[in-house]
Amino acid sequence: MKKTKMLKKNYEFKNVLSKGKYYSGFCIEAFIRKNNLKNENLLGIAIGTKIAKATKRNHIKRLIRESYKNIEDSINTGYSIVFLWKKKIDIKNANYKNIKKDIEKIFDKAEILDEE
RNA sequence: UAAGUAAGUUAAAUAGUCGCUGGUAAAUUCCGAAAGGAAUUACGAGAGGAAAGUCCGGGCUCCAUAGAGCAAAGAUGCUAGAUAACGUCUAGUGAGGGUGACCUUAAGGAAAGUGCAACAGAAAAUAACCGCCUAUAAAUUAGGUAAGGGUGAAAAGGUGAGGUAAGAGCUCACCGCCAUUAUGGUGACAUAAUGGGUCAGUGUAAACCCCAUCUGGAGCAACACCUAAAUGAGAAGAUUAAGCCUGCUCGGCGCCUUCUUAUCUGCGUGGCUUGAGGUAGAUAGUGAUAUCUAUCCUAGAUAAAUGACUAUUUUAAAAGACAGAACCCGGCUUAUAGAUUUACUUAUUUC
RNA sequence: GUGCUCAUAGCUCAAAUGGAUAGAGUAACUGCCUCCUAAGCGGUAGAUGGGGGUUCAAUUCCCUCUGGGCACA
Repeated sequence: MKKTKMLKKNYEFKNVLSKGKYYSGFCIEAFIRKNNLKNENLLGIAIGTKIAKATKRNHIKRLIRESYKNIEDSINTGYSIVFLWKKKIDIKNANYKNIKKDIEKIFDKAEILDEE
């Protein structure tokens, strides 16, 4: 298994957020952009401080990462992806199932999924 | 049984599958001359009572020399003790609250000095407006007085009796206040006795201030090391080889290479977890706590690790209360569902 | 991590050494004027961010909590 590589720098996030394409699910937004690395996907998760306090933000991050790992093998490589939480939606909706559905929807729309 | 008071405990558990962080391994594979590095496998670890707020105190590091004194600025402020230290804690004292168990309390000095006390009121600090009384007099003047009235948050000890022209600590009794002495206590202070009517300087220091005690500054993004690149400064060398000021020389700017040093940006490593440590017991102490003995090693990340799914049990509810370590400790403050233990108080009923 | 600063009417700003009833503009509602509207004139309405303390009295002084903003490394 590979590790999932994360976006780290501030300018990388800004790149993706400003130039990437926007997709939205029920409670998650995503920006997706093509990457220079051909064999790897980069994942970034950003959740604002105004949405919740640290424990709940960590919880949402973990849920997103977990559900991304389950899908990761079936995605075409060469993209960098940033997930955001929608501000208008309560934190109580943050289940594993909701997030998993959302991520599947988003990749469906973006047509990244490997058809094999 | 009901209503309370105080001090605590806990913060779901077990099994399986997938996955994460770092540690160990004379393990396996790959790279490397080596040191070592990477991957796999196995093993056993992996957030809190507040990790939070950043309100105090320390360790540690650097700057600095701060060894001593003065000034400034700031903090604290009943007593004794605990502690590395504290604005914390413990035990008490005084004051206040509660029927009570018990709770609250920044609680030195107002006779060192300064300031302030709006409005109302005669007067807000060396009191006299209306009154009362005496003499003169007749819508007044002079004197005595501080009972009564009124204002105010506060008006110069309170109540009663005597006394007086009217009154007044003017005198007396009781209460309060002040001083001295004695006794008890380490002490704050308490109790008792004696004396004091010059008891006529009211309040405010969380106003300035005085007194006593304490404080050098900055903070792990501190600080140390390594690598690469850029910029500035300095030195040396090379040679006029590109260029400008000029017709030439000197000189200046600038350029090339090397070295030193400084700054900034970015990467990595150390700092980084064995510590004023935890657990149990004994001893000393009312207690905070201290000493001794035994035993244990228990997160160390850096876009940041604890999650997801399934099953079972406990439960009123397992979709969870508040909530995520970031150098480390001691406290304080704030948030917090449910369960539960111990001691005590009051009321009612029954025996 | 450290330090500083602010919070007053729906909005923008005042006020003062602790002293009485906390003001102004604008917005809102309403009356007059007008055939109607605008403009103009008049009127109406506030938990000084929450809680506690000192004081006779607190927006002001002290403590604590909440929220916003700024700076440095």
